[in-house]
Amino acid sequence: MLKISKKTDYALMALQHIASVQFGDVTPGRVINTKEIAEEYHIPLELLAKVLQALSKSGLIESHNGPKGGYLLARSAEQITIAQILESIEGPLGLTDCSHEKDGEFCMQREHCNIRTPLLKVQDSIYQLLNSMTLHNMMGGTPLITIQSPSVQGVDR
Amino acid sequence: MLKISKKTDYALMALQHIASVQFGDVTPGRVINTKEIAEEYHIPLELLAKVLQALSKSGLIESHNGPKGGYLLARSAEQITIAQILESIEGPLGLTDCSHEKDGEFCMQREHCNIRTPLLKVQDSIYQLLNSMTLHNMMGGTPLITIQSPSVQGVDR
DNA sequence: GTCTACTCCGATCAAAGTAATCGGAGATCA
DNA sequence: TGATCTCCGATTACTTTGATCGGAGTAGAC
Repeated sequence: MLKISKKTDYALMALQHIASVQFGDVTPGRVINTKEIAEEYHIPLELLAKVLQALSKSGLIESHNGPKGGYLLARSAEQITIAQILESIEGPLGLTDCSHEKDGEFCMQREHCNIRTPLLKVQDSIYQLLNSMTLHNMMGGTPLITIQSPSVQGVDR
Repeated sequence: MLKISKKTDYALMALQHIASVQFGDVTPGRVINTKEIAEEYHIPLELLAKVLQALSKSGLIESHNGPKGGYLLARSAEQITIAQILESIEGPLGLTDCSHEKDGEFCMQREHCNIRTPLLKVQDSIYQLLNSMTLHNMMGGTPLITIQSPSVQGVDR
């Protein structure tokens, strides 16, 4: 399935919203609070709060306490990539467990494994894709983005 | 995380093994049974059986009953892509649930959703990547594959 | 200075998906 | 006919994810 979790969905929606308000034309620089986002997109408030906490902890957004408080992007929308958002919520991304094995851990199949190398290449390619797309790309107008279809070349093609 | 399940791991290993025996130099055309693969790669026998059943059901391999029975690729290794294998085991792949909504189903966030379009593009790109890599590419020699880094272009880049 | 509204954080519970197991039926070949 | 294999459905345990709760700390309003 390769699905991303709902939390990640919520994170993407929230960040997109924050970015579009913060850098929009109507009320630029306005601070956004959790409740506003939750109501706008029909997301459970408490769960969204946890998601925003995680984003804040990993430095993508900064929080402001007290009344009239809320969240702001910690850096510009151009400097926030989808890969960063994903990793903030779901941890290091990888198709396989063996792609981030620590010392001592060991995959039983490892020494006989015939698919590790090609999978790592695919994984790397997906990572580059996610890392080349920024929050800013996701915002605004209709054409949004154009993706060149990536290609994989076999040894004898 | 974007992880693939262990079942899919097993499927990839099994298919790679079958392909390399079936089209290898030592015993070309030999039929491979479940036990052989399970022992070779230390996979639980019963679980692997289920995986192979699924692959057989979706037409990637064909089964031969009785003694000396086992599995063979249903078509050549060049014609089996990673995307097909993944979908056989995990069902239709998609980053988001809303990418394969049936009639009647409905995502609460849908009409306010600001990330649907860009996510579908990313998803499409990943799909093309997985679909362009075949079982044959995964076999054999060391260089295996070369992946051109995919690029995403924003509206104003 | 107190009160209120908000973020922050840890702990917990329920639901869903995945991994693994079991038992038996049917097919093929010796 | 019997042994060996695939096939298939049902079931159990486990891990991850989704969602909820309660309380602590902080900044601004009065």
